Amino acid sequence: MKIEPASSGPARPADLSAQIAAAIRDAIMEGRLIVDERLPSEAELAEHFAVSRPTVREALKRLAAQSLIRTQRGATGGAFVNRLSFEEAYAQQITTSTLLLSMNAVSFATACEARYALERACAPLSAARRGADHLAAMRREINRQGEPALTDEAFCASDVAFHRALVDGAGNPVLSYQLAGAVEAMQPLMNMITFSARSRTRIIALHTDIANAIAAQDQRAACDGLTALEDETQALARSVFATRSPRA
Amino acid sequence: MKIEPASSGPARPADLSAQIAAAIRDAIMEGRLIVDERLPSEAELAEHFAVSRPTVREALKRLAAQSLIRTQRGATGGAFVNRLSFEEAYAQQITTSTLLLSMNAVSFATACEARYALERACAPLSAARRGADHLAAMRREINRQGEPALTDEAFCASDVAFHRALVDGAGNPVLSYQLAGAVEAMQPLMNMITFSARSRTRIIALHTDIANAIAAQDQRAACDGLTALEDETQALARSVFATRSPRA
DNA sequence: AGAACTTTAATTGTAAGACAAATGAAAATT
DNA sequence: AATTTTCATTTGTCTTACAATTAAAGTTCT
Repeated sequence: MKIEPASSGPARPADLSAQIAAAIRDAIMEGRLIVDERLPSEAELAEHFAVSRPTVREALKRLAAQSLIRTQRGATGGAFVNRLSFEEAYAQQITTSTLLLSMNAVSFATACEARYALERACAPLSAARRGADHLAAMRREINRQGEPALTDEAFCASDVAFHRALVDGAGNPVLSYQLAGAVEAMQPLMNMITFSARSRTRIIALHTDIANAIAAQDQRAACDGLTALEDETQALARSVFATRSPRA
Repeated sequence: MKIEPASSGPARPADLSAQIAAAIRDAIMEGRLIVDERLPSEAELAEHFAVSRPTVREALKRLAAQSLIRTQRGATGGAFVNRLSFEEAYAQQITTSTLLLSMNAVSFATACEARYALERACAPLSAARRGADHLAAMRREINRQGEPALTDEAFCASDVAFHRALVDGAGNPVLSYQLAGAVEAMQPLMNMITFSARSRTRIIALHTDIANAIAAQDQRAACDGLTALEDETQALARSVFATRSPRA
C-alpha cells in the first residue's frame, strides 16, 4: 500500500477529509492502488494519516460518492478499490450533465446543438453496425410515440429511449457513455415543451426517416435526418418559448 | 426547505448517510433546493432525519464530493447548494472518464474511435465559428510539437491542448464539456505510445492540415483531416502494441 | 457620533470512545 | 466429517466534547 499525503501547493489547507480523499484518489488514478485491492482499515488509515476515524470515514464517503471505492462490513470487510462500471459512469455523467444545464442558464439552443452534433457523430457508426435489437427498440419507441394518450413527459421519455437506442447502435460503449449525458440531460429541458399533435406527427415522421436510414445503413441519410430533427426541435422550442414568455 | 426521505424501493437498506445524501440530492435535482440556498445546519439535519451529526456529515461530504454543495464555517456559515460550474464539471468528467477507460480494458481502438467521432461532430461548428485565439492556440501547439527535444509525454500533452482548442473553437460550452472527457481520458492511453520522429512529422502535418481547414472555414476538409489523423493514430497504436506485446 | 476593538453566538471541523451489526474464520461439538 | 458455536475483525452509528472560524452585536475610546 502506498498512499502519501498530497504534496501539492500549500495555498489554502482544505479539510483534512478532502486532503485524505485526494491522496487516496491520486493513488487510485496513478495505479498505485489497483482494482479490488483492499485499503487499510479505517483505524489503520486514521493512524497513517494521524487523524481520527470519523475524519477518515468522511474521506472514504467522498470516494464512495464517486464510486471509486465500495465498502463491506464484517471480518474480511473493508474498503476496496471499485472497478468503475459503465453503469455507474452513466449515472454520474447524467447527474453532472443535468445539473450543469439546469444551473447555468444554458440556452435550449446551445444544449440542443451540442446534443445533435454528438448524435450525428454516432449516426454513421450506428448505420454501419446497428443490430436487430437496436432497430427493434427504435421502432418500438416510434410506435409508442404515436399513442395519442401519451403525456408530454412520457413522449419525452420515449424520445430519449429512441435516441439512446440510436447511440447504442454504434456498438461503442465509450461513445454510449459520453452521449448518455448529452441525451439524458436534455430531458428536463424538453419537458418544458408542450408537444402538439401536429408537432408530434412531424417528429415521429423524422424518427421514422432516421430509423429507416439506419436500417438501410445509409449514413448520409441518417445524418441528414438528425439535422432535420434538430431544425424541427429548435423551431418548436423557439415558438414555445416565444409564446410563453414574450417578455424576453 | 423540503427534504423528505427517499421513498424508493425497500430492496436493501443502504447506509443512512447514503440515504440522506440521496434525499438531499433529489431535492436539489428536482429544484426543491435552489442554487445558493442554505441547507439547515448539521444539527438541524441530524434532528430532521433522526440520526447523529457524524452521519449527517458523511452525507454532506458525499454531496461535496460531487460539487453539489459547498460548506462554510462561521456564524453565517453552513452548507449551500453549489452552482455547478463548467470547471468543476470538466474535472469530474475527466476523472470519471479516465478511470472508466483504465479500469475496463477498453481497447485503444474503441476509445480512439469514440474520440475522433466526437471531434468530427465539433469540426463543422469550429470551422464556422473559431476565433483568432483558437487558431493561435492550435498553431502554437503545432509549433511546440515540432521541438525535437520534446518528450513523448509532453508531445501528448500538446496534442491534447491542440484538440481542446479545436473543440473550444465550436463556441459551445456544452460541447466542450462533453468532449473534455473524451479527449483528456485518452492521454494516459496515448502516453503508452512511443512517438518516433517520423510519426511525429506525420502527425504534425495532419494537425497543420486540420488547422488550415479550420482557418479556411472548410468544414469538409476539417472532418477529412480528423479522419486521416484517426487512421494514422490507429495504425501507429497497432504497430506499437504489436511490437511490444506479441503474446496477445 | 463615529471608529476601533471586544465579546459572543452560531456553525463547521476534528477528536475520542463506545456500542451495534455484519461476517467470515476458527474452534468446539456432535 | 459435518455441523454448530464462538470469536475476532471491521464497518456503521451514536454521544459528547472541544477547536477553529466567522459575522454580528456590544463596548469603549476618541
